[in-house]
Amino acid sequence: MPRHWLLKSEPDVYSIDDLARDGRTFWDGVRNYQARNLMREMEVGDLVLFYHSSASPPGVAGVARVAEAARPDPTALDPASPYHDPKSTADEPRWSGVEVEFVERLPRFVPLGSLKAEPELSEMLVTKRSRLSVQPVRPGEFAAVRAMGGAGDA
DNA sequence: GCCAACGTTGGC
DNA sequence: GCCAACGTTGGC
Repeated sequence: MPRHWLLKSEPDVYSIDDLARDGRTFWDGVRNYQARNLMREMEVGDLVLFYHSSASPPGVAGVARVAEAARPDPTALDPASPYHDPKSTADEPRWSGVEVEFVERLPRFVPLGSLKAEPELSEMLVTKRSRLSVQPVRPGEFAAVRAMGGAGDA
C-alpha cells in the first residue's frame, strides 16, 4: 500500500500547472530536518497532495506521485543557489529531495478553509502544523480531500 | 504588510 | 545544555 503525503509549494515559484507542464520534477530546497526526514521515508508510488502555500487562498491544487526515492539535494552544494548550505558537503550531504511526477489537477481547488471546516479532517496536520512543508497524510484524509476536489475514482 | 508560530544558531 | 536572539514560514 502506498503511503500518502502533502507537499507545499508557493505557486508563484512552482505550481501544480508547472508540474503538469513538466511531467516530473525534483523536489529540492527543503531545509528543515523534520521535513527532510519525512521525504527520506517516501517510496516510489507514494501519493502526494500538492498544496499551494502563501497563496490566496492557500489549499490543495492537485495530486502527484513519488517517482524516485530520496537522493542528495544538489542545490545545497551550489554556491549560486538560493538553497546553498555551506555546511553540506558531497561526502556528507545534509539535505535530500525526491522526484515527483504529475498525477492530476483537482477539478476544484480545495482551500485551507474547507479543510479546516471538515470534521473528518480535524486532525489533519496542515490545519495544525502550518509551518511543516512536508507532512504525512492518512489514507482517509487523502481520499476525503480528493473527493472534496471533485476527483473521480483513482 | 503584519505578526504569530516555530526552527536554528551561537554565546555562555 | 540552556536560552536569547534571530530568521523564516505562511495565514490573514
